[in-house]
Amino acid sequence: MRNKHDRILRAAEKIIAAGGIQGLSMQQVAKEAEVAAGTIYRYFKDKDELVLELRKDVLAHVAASVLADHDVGTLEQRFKRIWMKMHDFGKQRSPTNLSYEQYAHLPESNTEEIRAIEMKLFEPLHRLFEQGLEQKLIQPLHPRALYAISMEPAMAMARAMRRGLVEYDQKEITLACDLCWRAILIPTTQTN
Amino acid sequence: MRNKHDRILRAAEKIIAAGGIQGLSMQQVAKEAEVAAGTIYRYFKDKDELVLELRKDVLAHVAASVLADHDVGTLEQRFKRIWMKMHDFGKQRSPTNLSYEQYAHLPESNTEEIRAIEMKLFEPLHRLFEQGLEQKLIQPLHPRALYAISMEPAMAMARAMRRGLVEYDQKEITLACDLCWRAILIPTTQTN
Amino acid sequence: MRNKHDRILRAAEKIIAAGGIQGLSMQQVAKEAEVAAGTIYRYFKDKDELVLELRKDVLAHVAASVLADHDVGTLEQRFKRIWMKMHDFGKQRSPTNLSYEQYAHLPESNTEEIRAIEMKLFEPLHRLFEQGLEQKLIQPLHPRALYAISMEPAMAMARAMRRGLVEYDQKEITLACDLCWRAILIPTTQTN
Amino acid sequence: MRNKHDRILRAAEKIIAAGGIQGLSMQQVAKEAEVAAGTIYRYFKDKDELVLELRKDVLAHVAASVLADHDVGTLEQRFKRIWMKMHDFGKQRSPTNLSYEQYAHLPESNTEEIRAIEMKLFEPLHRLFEQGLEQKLIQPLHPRALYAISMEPAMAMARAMRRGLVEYDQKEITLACDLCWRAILIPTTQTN
DNA sequence: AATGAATGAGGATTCATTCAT
DNA sequence: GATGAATGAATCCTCATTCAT
Repeated sequence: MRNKHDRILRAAEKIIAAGGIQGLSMQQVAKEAEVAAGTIYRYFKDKDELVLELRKDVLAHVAASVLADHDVGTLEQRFKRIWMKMHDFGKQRSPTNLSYEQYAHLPESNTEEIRAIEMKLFEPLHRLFEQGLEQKLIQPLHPRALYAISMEPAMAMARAMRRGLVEYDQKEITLACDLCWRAILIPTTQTN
Repeated sequence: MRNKHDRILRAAEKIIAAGGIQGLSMQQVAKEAEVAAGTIYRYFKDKDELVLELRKDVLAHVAASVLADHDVGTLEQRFKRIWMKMHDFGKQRSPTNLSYEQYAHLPESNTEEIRAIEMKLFEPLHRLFEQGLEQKLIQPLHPRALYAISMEPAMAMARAMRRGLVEYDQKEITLACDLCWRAILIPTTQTN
Repeated sequence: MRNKHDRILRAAEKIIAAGGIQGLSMQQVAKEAEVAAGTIYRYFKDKDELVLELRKDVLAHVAASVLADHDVGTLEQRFKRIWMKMHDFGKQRSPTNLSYEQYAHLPESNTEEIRAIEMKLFEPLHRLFEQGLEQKLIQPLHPRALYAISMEPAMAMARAMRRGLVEYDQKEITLACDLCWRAILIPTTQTN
Repeated sequence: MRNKHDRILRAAEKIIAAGGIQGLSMQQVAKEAEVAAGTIYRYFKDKDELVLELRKDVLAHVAASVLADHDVGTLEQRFKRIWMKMHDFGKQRSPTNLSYEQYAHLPESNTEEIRAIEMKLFEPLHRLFEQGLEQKLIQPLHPRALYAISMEPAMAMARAMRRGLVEYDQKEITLACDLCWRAILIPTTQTN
C-alpha cells in the first residue's frame, strides 16, 4: 500500500520541517502518520533508511517543481525561469522546503547515493550551463561554479525572506535575477 | 576559570565538526574537554545554552577571521579580500568551519539573539556595501541581497571543494571572485 | 494438512538448532516453513505450545532413533547398542540433536507433561535395567541412577566431540562404553 | 563500588535461575538489584557482557565450592570428596546452581573464553586424573572422558533429585559414588 | 484455510541532568 | 569549585499475536 509508505514519508517531512532532524522520533512519525510504530519498519529498514528515502523523495519534488518547463525558450528565458522557481520554492514554508534545508548541510555521510541522485535530477540545469559554454555565451567555469554564482543567491535571498529578515519587492527580485544572469555571461563589446 | 569554559566550547565544537549536532553528547564533551560531566553545568545552564554559546563563539571567530583588514584599500580591494578569506575559510576542514556549517540551517529557533550578533559582527561588510551604494557604484539593492549575490557563492564554492565535489584552480577562483564583484557593480559606460 | 504442521515444526527445530531458543521468532519460523505468520496459529495455540510440541516431537525422534532394535540380543548387547546409538546421535550436528540439547536444561516449567512422555518413550531402556536387576546382574539402584551412571557419559562424550573439545578414536569409545556397562554390573567372583 | 557490580550480578543470577536466560530483561535486573536501568551499563557494556561475566563468576563459585580441599588424602578420597561436593552442589536450588545449568547447553558461542576459564578452574580435577593415569591406576582415557564417565553421573543424579524425579538415600548415593570411582579404575588381579 | 499487514507492548540502550562527596 | 556515579525518561527497534480479506 503505497498510501502508507507515503503517509510515513510526509509525516517525517513535517516533523523535520518543524523541529529539525534532531527532533525526529519514530514514535512521533508514527503518531503523525497515524500508524503504529512497528508499521514504519515494514516500509523502512530503520530510521536512517527513512531519512535517506525522504531526502531522495524531497530532492525529486524540488527538482520537479524547479525544473518544470526548463527547456522552453532562449537560454536566458530558461535560466531566469529556473531562478525564479527556485526563489519561489525557497520562500515557501512548506514542509518540503523546510525539511530540504535540513539535509543540505549534514555531516558528510551516505552522501554518495544522494549526490548521484542530485546530479541526475539537476542534469537539465547542468546542460543549460553547458549549452551556454558551447555557445561561448557563458564564462568558462565549471558548471558547479556557475551554479554557485548564479543560483545560490536565489536560494539565499529566499531563505532570508522566509525567515522574515528582509522583504524584497518584485522589482528587486527581478533585478537580482538579472544580475545573476549577467554575472556569468561573457560581456559582448557593445552591450552588457 | 575561563580556561575550562573554553575547553568545553572547543570540545563541543570538535565533536559537532566530527559527528554533527546530533552526535553531541554531554559525556563526550566532558571527556574531550577533560572535565567531569557535572562541571559543564557550572559554565552552561544546559545543553541548549552550550550550543547557543558555541554558535555565538564560532560566529565571532568566523567574523574575526574573515573581516581582518577589512578597511584597508579601495572598495574593490576590500570586497575581494573578504571574498577570498571567506572562500579560504569555507574550504577548511577545521572544527570551527565544520561546526559552523551545522548551525546555518537549523530549524528556526532561538534565532533572535543569534541574528543580532550576526548583524553586529558583520557590520563592517554591511558598511562596505552601504559605501558602495552611497557612491552609486553598487546596484541599488538591500545589503542582504548584495551579500546573497556576491558572497554566498564564495561559501558555496568552498563547500563543494571541501566535499571533494570539484577542484578549482586559482585562476577559476579569481575569476569567480571578480564575477561576483562585477555582478553587483553598476556598469559604467566605457567598461566591462 | 499434516504437511504444514510438520513443516512448521521442522522450521522451528532448524532455527533453534542454529540460534538457540532465544533466537526463535515466529516470523522466522513462518519464513523458513514457507507459510504465513498467521498460519502458524492455526496449528499451534501460541509460541509456547509450538515449543512444547516441538520438544515432544524431538523427544520422540530421539527415542525412536536411539531405541531401534533395543530388544535384540543379550542384555549387554542391548545396552551397548543403545549406548552407541546415543553417542552417535549426540555427536551429530543435526537440527534434531542441536535443538534437543537446548531443551534439556530449561528452567523447570511445563515439565510435567514432558516428563510423562519421556518416561513412556524411554520405557524400553527402563525395562532393560529392570531385567538386569531381576537377574541380579545389575547393581541395586533406581533405574534413573543406573541411567545417570551408564548412559549420561555417552551423551557427555558426544557433546564434547561435537563441540570440538576432544577427538576420541573408536577404541576409546568402545572402552568407554564397556566401562559404563561394567560400572553398573555386579561383579562375579571369577571375572570382572 | 564492587558492591553494585555484585548486586547486579546476583540479581541477574536470580532471575536466570527463576526464568531462564530468555526471561532475563535489563529492567528486571535493575529492579531486583535496586539500581536504575542505566546503572547496569556503568558496570557492563551490554547485556551480553553481563551474561558472560555472570557465567564466569558462577563458574568460579562452582569450582571453588566443589574443589575445596581437593588435595587432601588418597586419590580415591580426593575423587570421592569432589564427587560428593558436586552432587551436593547440584542438588541445591540456589540461584548459582540453577543459573549454572542454563549456561552449560547454550548454542555454541563466545565459548572460547569460557572454555579457557573452565579449563583453568577445573585443573585440579584434571590433575587428579593425570596422577591416576601416571600411577596406572586409572583407565587409559582422555581426562575429559574420565570426567564424563565418573563425574557427570554425580550431576545427573543431583539434577533428577532437585527436580523431584527421584529420592536417593545416602546409601544409594554412596554406592553410586563408589561405582563411578571403580568405573574408571584399572582392576587389580585379586579384587575389583 | 491461508494470508500478511498491522499492531503496540516490551526490550536494550543512551544520555541530559542531578547531587552527595 | 569539581567530581563522576547514579538516575530514569526517552529512543529505536523487535516480535507475538490479531484480523480483514
